[in-house]
Amino acid sequence: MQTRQKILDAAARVFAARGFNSTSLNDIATAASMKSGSLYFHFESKDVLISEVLREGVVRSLSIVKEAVDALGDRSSARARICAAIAAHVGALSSLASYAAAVLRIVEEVSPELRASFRSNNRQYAEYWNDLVARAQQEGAFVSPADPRHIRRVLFGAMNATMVNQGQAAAEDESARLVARLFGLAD
Amino acid sequence: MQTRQKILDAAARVFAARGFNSTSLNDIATAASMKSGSLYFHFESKDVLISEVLREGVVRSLSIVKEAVDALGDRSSARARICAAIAAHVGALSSLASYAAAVLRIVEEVSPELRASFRSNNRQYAEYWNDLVARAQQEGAFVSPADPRHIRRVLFGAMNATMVNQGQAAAEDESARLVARLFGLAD
Amino acid sequence: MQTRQKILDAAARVFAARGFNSTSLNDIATAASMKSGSLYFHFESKDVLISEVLREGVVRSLSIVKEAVDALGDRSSARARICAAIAAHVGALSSLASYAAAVLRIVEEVSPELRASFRSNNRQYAEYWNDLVARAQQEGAFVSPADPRHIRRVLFGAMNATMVNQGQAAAEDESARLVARLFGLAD
Amino acid sequence: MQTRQKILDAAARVFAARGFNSTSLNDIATAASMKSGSLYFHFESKDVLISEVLREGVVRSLSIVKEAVDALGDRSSARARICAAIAAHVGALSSLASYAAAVLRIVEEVSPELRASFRSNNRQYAEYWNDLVARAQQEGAFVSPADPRHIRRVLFGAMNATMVNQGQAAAEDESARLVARLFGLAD
DNA sequence: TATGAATGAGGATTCATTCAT
DNA sequence: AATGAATGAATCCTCATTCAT
Repeated sequence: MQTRQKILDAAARVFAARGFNSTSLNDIATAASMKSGSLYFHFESKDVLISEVLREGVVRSLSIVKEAVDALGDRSSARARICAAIAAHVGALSSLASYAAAVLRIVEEVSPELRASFRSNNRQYAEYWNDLVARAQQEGAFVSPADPRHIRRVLFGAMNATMVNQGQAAAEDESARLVARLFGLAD
Repeated sequence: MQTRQKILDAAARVFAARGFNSTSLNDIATAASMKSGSLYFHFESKDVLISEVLREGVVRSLSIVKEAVDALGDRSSARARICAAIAAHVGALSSLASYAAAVLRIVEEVSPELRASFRSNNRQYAEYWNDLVARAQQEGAFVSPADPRHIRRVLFGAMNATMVNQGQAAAEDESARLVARLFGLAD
Repeated sequence: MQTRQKILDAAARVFAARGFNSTSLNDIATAASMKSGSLYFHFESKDVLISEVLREGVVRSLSIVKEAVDALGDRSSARARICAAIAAHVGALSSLASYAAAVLRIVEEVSPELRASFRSNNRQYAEYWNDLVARAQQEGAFVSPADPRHIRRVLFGAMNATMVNQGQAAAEDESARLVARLFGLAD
Repeated sequence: MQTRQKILDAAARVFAARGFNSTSLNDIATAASMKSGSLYFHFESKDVLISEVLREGVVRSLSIVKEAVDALGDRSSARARICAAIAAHVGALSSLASYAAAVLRIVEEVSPELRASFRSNNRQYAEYWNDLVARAQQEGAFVSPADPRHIRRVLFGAMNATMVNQGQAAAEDESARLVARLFGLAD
């Protein structure tokens, strides 16, 4: 249904802008031009709605990043690929209206159950990045021989930090390049 | 006086473990072996209590990091100093009972007013790090010539990411070394 | 819409019977056959609810008194008019279920803000009475040449005193006549 | 004990200034330079304290009015006596710090039990006034042949109304004269 | 006598959720 | 499909009261 999508979009927008705790079902309903009771026709509970937003965020991020990486073609270096991925991920965060921004904003605020469900959704995305990291290591692009999952976690922390305080933050491209360079990945 | 401290400690513990939204005044009071109404004898409102936890977290982190850096002596390199700082910051995060962990866990969840108050408290800590970064840049330890504040932000993101999911995370020392190495700072 | 009115009626009833401080939102809700949380669907806060009760009380009193005065026709004397007004005002107070009784009972107990809002609503009613008094003075019905507003204040005190302790008080008509006679206005 | 008196004075002061509902035991204790727990050494409950304030208010009013009346001597007319009583009663109300003002301010706000206890204390004062009124009637000073108690009630309403909104109200002497004149008692 | 400290019983308010229409 | 309306549980907060010291 497109109403379902309208609600999810509204929720992502409101979450990205105001965070999780300051957002009630009423706020989401209003942003979707509905009344809060009506949401229950489309989602069986608030948690299910949130969980869908989180899932959609992960799916979209994966798709954006994959597309950017694939655009480089088969012959591209692992270093180039991970740089493209960083640019794509940081870019996805930079739009306040995006699902990626919503996910980042709320994932630390939701209930443990939802966070667990998110992590399971996120596994595919995480593994895609693990793979990018591992190949870059094999290519010698990373000095550190550490577990790719640990590197990926730190890299995510670094990338996601570019979203906080966007007012004072550097522009999107610049942020991505900064991260890449700090990790010794710059061209 | 010591009851006040007992409450703050209990709050930091609960916040670090469960986050902000899932924690009620009742939870904090229970963790401090009191009833929720009693908290008001020591703090005039929930916001004031939270704000004290945030302040204490910043103050303690600054003190821990400064001490670690100062222990290196005057002749130490900027690179060595920032590595020590990273180790100290990551170490401070690693204890679930620590104020630093509590701050990290709740700062994105609290009201805008509290976040603003926190940021003003945090300024001193941020500037201390800005300085560490700037000196490391001057020394050539950082390849990137970017604004130290941007670098510091990304570095914080990377360091703080080591705290998430501690269950699966690497040990404290390892995490710190990983971050340092990824940023090209390893010995 | 009619639920809103049902709540206001219930509130007026409870306030007239028990006063302001002894009345909780729960009491009002119960008197309206609801739960206290439901009131918030119709009024955004307790203060708004109270303020509506106060406004309604003034509006109704003015309408009752005006009607009684107008019923005398254009040729009536100022003395006759003010006597009719006294009878109407005292009559409005005499019903325990009336808004006028509720207003009188709670107006001195509410917060300064609400009292201020009430006084602004009340201005029209007060001025109507000021006018009645001034015309009666011109006609020589009042011996005192004092400021009509001061006379009106004292007259209100006298009239409103008939409401207290209704159990022992004289009947409504008698009370009104007593006031009129004491002020030298009787026929 | 003089501490007991200090507390009662503080309570009367605070009640006269802020009313009953906005005043907590803490406020009273602070005004008496104590902590709220200490009040319980002198009064067994808040209700007892309030009840003492009410009683003291009545006792003082009676004494003030009696003194003013007695000062007129045995040969004075009933009309002169009631006028002196009105002046004394209105005068007692005019001081914001007085017990009389406190009584008037809070008596309508307290619990039914306290109000009942007050009324029993007030009986003597009321009967003193009933007598003043009855004698004035016998002397022909009042046109109305109504029950003196009803007249007294209305007269109290009129006198007490002079205290409300003191800011805009006329001066003390003027207020008393206004009431006397309105009731046809003026010299 | 007085105080610091704690308590528990309420009270206003918010909000996810339900349901008849 | 959507809404108005209602609910109840939870939350922050206030305050009279108690009591060990």
